Amino acid sequence: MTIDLTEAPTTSIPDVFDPTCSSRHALELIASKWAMLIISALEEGPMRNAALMRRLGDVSQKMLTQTLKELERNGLVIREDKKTVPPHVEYSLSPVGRSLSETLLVLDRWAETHFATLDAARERYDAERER
Amino acid sequence: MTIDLTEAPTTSIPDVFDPTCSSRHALELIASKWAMLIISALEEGPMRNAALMRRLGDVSQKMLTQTLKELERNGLVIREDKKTVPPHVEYSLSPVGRSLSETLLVLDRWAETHFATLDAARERYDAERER
DNA sequence: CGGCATCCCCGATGATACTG
DNA sequence: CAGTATCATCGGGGATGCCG
Repeated sequence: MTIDLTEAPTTSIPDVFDPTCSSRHALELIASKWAMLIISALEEGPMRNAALMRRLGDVSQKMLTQTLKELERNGLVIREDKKTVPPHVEYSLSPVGRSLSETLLVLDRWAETHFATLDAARERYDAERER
Repeated sequence: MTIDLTEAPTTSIPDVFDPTCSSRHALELIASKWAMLIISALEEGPMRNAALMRRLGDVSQKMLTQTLKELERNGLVIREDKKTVPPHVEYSLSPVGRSLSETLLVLDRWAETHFATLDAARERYDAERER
């Protein structure tokens, strides 16, 4: 007999601050450079391997495949192999993935809005120390 | 003569997908296991080192200090050393940090809401392969 | 109490070349 | 075109001990 996490006891409220709660795992999945960007990219619509590489700009083939696989494993991304030759594989967001992408887009916009502030702060901080 | 990024040319729109845009840097700053949690934690109010350790549960002293320093460097976190003995150092969110924490809390809630779905997908995925 | 310094290890990430 | 395999590396991250 095994414990089915999908109907885990509600004895404790899901809490990302609880290291044993698998919501932490969900968070760490996102807390990866490429995962965030890939999901954001796929929000624009289904994409193929090559298209994703171009969109992300500087991801290696290896990391792209690896991250996509991990996202697919967790049900955030759907992989569709059209089984043609030459190969044609399309990646798209699952419903859960789409619910996540909305939040991530807010994050993207935050970064695009405030990066200058961060840059300035960093410069000030560094200048202050190296004296 | 150096280039001042704080008034960088507006020839291009800030784009997280542009590897050369420092908004990418901002994003990667967040894309770290502890940075996200620390900022979320500080949203609850100023905290001391020990309190943060307790709140996060399983962070090492080293990573906590290190991440806090990085966040301070980028102007997201404010470090106030009360210069007493024994030491009393308080960390709090800067205005920019607070603007970020709002988004991150949405992310936290997303994780706490959907982690079961991810768990289930992962289990299915793994079961399907090891046959 | 906070936190720096040091040692050390492993996994994340990348570059390159090869395959169906 | 998509993906795997292999090798090399670099830095994240933990453990420990010392300091103001």
